[in-house]
Amino acid sequence: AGLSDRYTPQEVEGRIYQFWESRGHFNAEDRSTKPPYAIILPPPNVTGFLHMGHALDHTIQDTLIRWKRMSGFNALWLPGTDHAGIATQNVVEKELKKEGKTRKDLGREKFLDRVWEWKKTYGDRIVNQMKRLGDSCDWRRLTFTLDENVSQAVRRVFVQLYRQDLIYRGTRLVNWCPRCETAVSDLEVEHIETKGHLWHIAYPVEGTSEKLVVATTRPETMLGDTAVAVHPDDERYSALIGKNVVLPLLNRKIPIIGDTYVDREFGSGVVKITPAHDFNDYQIGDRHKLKFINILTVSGQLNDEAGPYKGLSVKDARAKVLEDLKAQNLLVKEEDHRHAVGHCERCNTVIEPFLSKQWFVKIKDLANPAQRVAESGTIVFEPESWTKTYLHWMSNITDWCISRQLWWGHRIPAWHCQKCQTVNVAETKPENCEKCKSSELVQDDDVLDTWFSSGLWPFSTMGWPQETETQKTFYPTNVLVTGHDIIFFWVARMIMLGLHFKKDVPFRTVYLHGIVRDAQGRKMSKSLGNALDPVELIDKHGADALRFTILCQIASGRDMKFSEQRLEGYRNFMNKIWNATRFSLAALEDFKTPEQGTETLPKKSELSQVDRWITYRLGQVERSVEEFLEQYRFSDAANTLYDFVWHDFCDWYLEFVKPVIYGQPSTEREATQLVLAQTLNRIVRLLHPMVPFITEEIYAKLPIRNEAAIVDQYPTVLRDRTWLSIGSEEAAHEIELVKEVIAAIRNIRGENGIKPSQGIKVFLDPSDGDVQKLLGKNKTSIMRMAKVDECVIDRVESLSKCAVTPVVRKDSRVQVIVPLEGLVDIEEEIKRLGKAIEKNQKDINLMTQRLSNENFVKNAPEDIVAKDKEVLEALKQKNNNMRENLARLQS
RNA sequence: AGGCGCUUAGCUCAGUUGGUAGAGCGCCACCCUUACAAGGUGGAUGUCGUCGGUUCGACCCCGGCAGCGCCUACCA
Repeated sequence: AGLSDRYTPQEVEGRIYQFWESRGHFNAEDRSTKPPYAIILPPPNVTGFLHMGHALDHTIQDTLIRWKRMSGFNALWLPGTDHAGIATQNVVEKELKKEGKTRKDLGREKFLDRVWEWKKTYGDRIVNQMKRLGDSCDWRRLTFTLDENVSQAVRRVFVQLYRQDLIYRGTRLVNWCPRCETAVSDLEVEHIETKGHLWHIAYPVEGTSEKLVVATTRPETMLGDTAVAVHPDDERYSALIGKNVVLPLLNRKIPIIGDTYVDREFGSGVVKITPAHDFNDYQIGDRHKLKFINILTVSGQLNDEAGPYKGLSVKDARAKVLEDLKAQNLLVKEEDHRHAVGHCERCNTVIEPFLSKQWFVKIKDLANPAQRVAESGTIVFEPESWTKTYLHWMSNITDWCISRQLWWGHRIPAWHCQKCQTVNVAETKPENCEKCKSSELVQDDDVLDTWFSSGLWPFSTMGWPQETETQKTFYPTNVLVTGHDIIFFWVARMIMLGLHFKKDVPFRTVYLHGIVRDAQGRKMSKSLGNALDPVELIDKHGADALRFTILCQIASGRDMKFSEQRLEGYRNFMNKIWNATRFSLAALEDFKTPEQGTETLPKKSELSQVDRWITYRLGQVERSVEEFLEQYRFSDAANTLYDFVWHDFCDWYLEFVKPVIYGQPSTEREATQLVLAQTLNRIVRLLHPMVPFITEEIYAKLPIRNEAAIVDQYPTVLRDRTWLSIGSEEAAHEIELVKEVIAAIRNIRGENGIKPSQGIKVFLDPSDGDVQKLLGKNKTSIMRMAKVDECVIDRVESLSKCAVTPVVRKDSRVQVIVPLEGLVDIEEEIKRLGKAIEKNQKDINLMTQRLSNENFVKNAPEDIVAKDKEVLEALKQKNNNMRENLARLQS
């Protein structure tokens, strides 16, 4: 029908996507008689670009959504994009830096204009890239995390949590990025194993000549020391508790305290305590009511408290401190030391524990219910092993620092009274201070952690805090698909906040996938230069090939290695589908579209065994695919279809059918045409959720079809039972026998080096009349597919100088006999037979050994023993045949 | 330090109630056969990480060890 012999996705994909979109096929309805199915898209960063991680994430979701849509669900895939606070701010700051400016040069307002400008420029890009992948989102509902309705939800949540005493403000030690000049959460700190040093410093004990030696990896922090600690039971030092040491360099008197936190075995057993710059020391400082001396500025320089070191960077201060200590002979020892140093996840700057006033979510009360839903199975993790990780984190969770000293994000809805310092928390700016009624109110400068708004995503995108039909219909959603790297950042917080504000889980299943790595297993990164661009791959090979490659390679939750070579393999599969269609359409040129469409059955009497075989196989495939998809076993589903289409449908069915198609018109031919058309129709539908573009393109050309593949029904054994009823297991066995006969002839040809151009004569010696009839019916196919010139189906007496391969299947047996006289060197055939006998003998030995084991016969289940006996008999018979023939060849 | 995962063909991985080890890609040989050379046919390839246990029987179940990876973590 004028199709090109190569599938060219470039000509197809844009058009098809527009077709779907313009027909509204992606849209889900708030009110529908269909059962709901919903997935919330993890919103990509609006300034980012589509990467392989998205390709993986989205392919899974789109496959699920399309599958459910075709299965009769009111399927909603709700898309959105994320403002990604710190990440985006950093990108724009980098941009400014090129102009030699900082965000401070512009000021808050101007800087935010710049970010919005950036968002406008790059915002649509990610959406367009998603469309290139084929994402069938309901774009009418596209939401940005800074949209007004989301902001409203954010403010409502903040205020309510505050009123419920679940949000508080306090001065705490937090992780501070001196470059971003903001607090970050524990999760945003990346611990990198670093080669450092452990310096041993002597602190003179006041009024004695004694010195206590402390060890530290960060000597500059000594400027903020407010105590040294020893273990209270440590005989070496316990007497000193209560006395003071003189802090070198600053000559400050600080107490010696006892605390069981100290490990007597480590170093000298004495620890310097810097409550304002170390998380452990902070706790000790708290316990012992020590002074908290902050020695750093927000940008990580030393401040007034550092005396002579004021103004130095941490790095410079460290060097200077060490130099000065050395000069005073107080640096006792310096040793190499490997330890994990916290780095800012966004800009890789070393994180400093820093004392500052921040907003926190009191997390325990939120975490408990979130823990219970995972324990009870209300939320199921897939793979299941993540449940444990999640629960472990939940039970060790600490309060969440939600304020960021950034400009890009949701401004904290708190107003500080300039007169009485009261903090007024409200959804909108209050007129007057709630305490002193002053109107001098200034909004808090900070913005919220990006993940705060992300945590509300499942319901904020559905119109919350308003009551909406969307929520009634689609909340809780069915499945969340995301990478396991954000299980704590995002998944956990959605569960906590969803339970708290919606009184129900946000989703029932969490499907966690790994990350996409390069062919060598390295993480893809811009700096390594090994990052593949999915859009480029789509340009080159098509979205379907990319999607199918991903689906085939998903190994339950594990990282995946991706290579373009592999992709080309699956692109070839797309081409295979295309060409099978091309052939089929040509074969169906004179086919009359039946009125009952997919329900039209052929007359049983006109059906060939091949037709009943392929339909039987189709039924098996439909069953497997459904099971696999239900279990999120995407690679099994994809591979099942790959095998069926390529190996059953293309390699065998289409070849079997050719003689019929090319033959004279007949009712049998019509029946075969119907089966061909019906099978192709189902293949297209089965594949559609995975490879939507090519299947939609093909669908439009099918003689049997409905409106569009995307909204047609997904075939399952239940829904498709009428059609599948013509399949037959009996026929399947017969065809398998014929296939084996053909394979046997091909093997003889191949192994003996008989060229394809060389015609041969074949005798098929059947064990009984049924087999003879069966072979007769398939004679044309056998001759075609094995390249046989002459085929005799009959008893054969003389077997001299012949290659003989016995084919045994159930009760049916066929001797495949190829006379070799004058064709080949008999030696070759002797070699081939020898090889076959050897293999067969090995199997016989194994089986004999097992069956002669009394214990096996006694203990193994009867059916296993019986089956093995059968197998052994068949093997032996085959062996005899082959040996006889070998003897004849050698005589 | 704790937790989790992995180790099967050259590479990537299947192998779900324990019953003669599989696929794709790659490789070798032969073929431009009228859907497809992005194709067809045939072929080669494994002490299933290691040691032990359970069992008639172990890639599969149990334990030890080794190697790799990931996550969590306050040892100065």
